[in-house]
Amino acid sequence: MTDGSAKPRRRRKEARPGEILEAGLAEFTERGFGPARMEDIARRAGVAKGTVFRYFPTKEALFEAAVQSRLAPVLAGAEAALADPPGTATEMLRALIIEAHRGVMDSDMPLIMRMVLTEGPRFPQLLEAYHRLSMARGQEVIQRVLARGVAAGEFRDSALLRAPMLIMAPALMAAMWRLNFERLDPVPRQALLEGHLEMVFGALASDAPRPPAGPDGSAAKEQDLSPPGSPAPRCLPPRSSPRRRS
Amino acid sequence: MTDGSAKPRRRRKEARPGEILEAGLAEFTERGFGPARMEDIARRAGVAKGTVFRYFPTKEALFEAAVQSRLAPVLAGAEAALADPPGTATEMLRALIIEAHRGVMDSDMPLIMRMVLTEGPRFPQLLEAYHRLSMARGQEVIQRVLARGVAAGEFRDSALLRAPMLIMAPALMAAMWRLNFERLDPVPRQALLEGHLEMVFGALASDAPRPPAGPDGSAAKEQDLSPPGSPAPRCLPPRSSPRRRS
DNA sequence: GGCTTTGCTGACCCGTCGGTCATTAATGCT
DNA sequence: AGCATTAATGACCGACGGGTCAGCAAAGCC
Repeated sequence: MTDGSAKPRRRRKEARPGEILEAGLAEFTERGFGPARMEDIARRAGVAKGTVFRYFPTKEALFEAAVQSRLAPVLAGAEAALADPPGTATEMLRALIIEAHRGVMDSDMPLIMRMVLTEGPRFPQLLEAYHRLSMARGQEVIQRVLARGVAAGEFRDSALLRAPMLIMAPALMAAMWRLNFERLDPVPRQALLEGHLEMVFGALASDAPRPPAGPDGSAAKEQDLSPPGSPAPRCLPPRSSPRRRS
Repeated sequence: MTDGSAKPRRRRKEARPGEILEAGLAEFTERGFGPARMEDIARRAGVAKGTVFRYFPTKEALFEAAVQSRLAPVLAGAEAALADPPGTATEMLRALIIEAHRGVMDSDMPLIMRMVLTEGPRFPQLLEAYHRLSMARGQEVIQRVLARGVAAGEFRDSALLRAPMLIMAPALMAAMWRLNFERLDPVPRQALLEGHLEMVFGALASDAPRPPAGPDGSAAKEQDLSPPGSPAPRCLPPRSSPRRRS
């Protein structure tokens, strides 16, 4: 090592932002927003601490940019899915579900999701972006397929049409479970996918029986989950003395 | 009010821990572990900062104790549910699901859940406790009911038997959705519950049709979600330089 | 009332970390 | 080469907050 090969101190204005974004995302997903340290992010990006602040004014800004950088591709994928491909609605829905399971098990999507849900209260606009790009998008795609299936007589009228999020629920659960309980209690991937398909198509099949009524003979519809006039009680009392939010 | 009602500085060794626990839980659920400040917790409990440390040695200890204090009652509820009540398996499962929705929409259970998932990596033993008391317990109850239904000929053999978490998934999704997206896009409570029941009983009904096969005629079973030999690739590279964990 | 015990207080200590800026040196221009 | 420009550096600053402790006063005892 005649020359200082360790720290050549290169100037690469173009490449920096991307590298820092990536390093930031890695630290944030590993530690969460609070515990992640700017200096670690800098080191991971192969850069000094001050350099990070040249490209992103604050830690918050870096966080939002990092998450957004992973949200953008989702939009592209969703757009593709929105274009109606050939095939029956049943085939499409089946493919959609299988694809969702693959995404949940093989990509870092759950990490992004957890981070957004975790830091949601602190970054409302990020929550909004995530909702728009992932959740609403997913619901829209599903709804489109369902409508098509109903029109074609493949699916019957079902409450699922009014709550498409139900169709995403098992994938979301798989994501959360994998992130938190995998080592205690592994996700039964095959059974999960099979059961997911059974549930969805069991509910949608035009020749399926209606779900059972309650013991009193009332349908689920009449179940009074929450009386219209009474909002759910607050879970915990509001703070007594308001303080500054950082 | 002859005595100094403003700051009497009472000594109440018995009542303190509970009050501090409650105050801590409130602050932690509102702000998360990191941002919550010990001094705020103390003020909320009507006590000086130092007093908190008399009962709990560290912030971490308080956090764990606070969450545990809410986990304990869950166990009691689960025990009750485990005792087989009368009625058909169908009725029981239906009641279980309706009860789950009520719990998710009306209690602070989702807040506890979010906190555990959020701080999971930092508090592995809390994750384990939550898994044991809530998730595993829920699965056990469901599995018991399913087994009973199968034995009675009410339910057919289904992949749900091998992935009972599927039956909890919609409630979990409702919880997360409500916590994060309620104001952007309210949870359709009625449709959610109805759809949930349709899905579950659609999959379990002994006279329901089998789910559709793929375009190539293969059943879901053959779908190769993840080749046995290849573990899912790491989502992000591990940290290069290990640092202390607080 | 006088003394002891001890629950309780809050000013203080100090490590940590987001953010700054004077300095350094790589690059571009002539 | 010499100069100007500016990306990059890392020592430094200041706020913040977890945790401490010497002292205070309420309860108990005589």
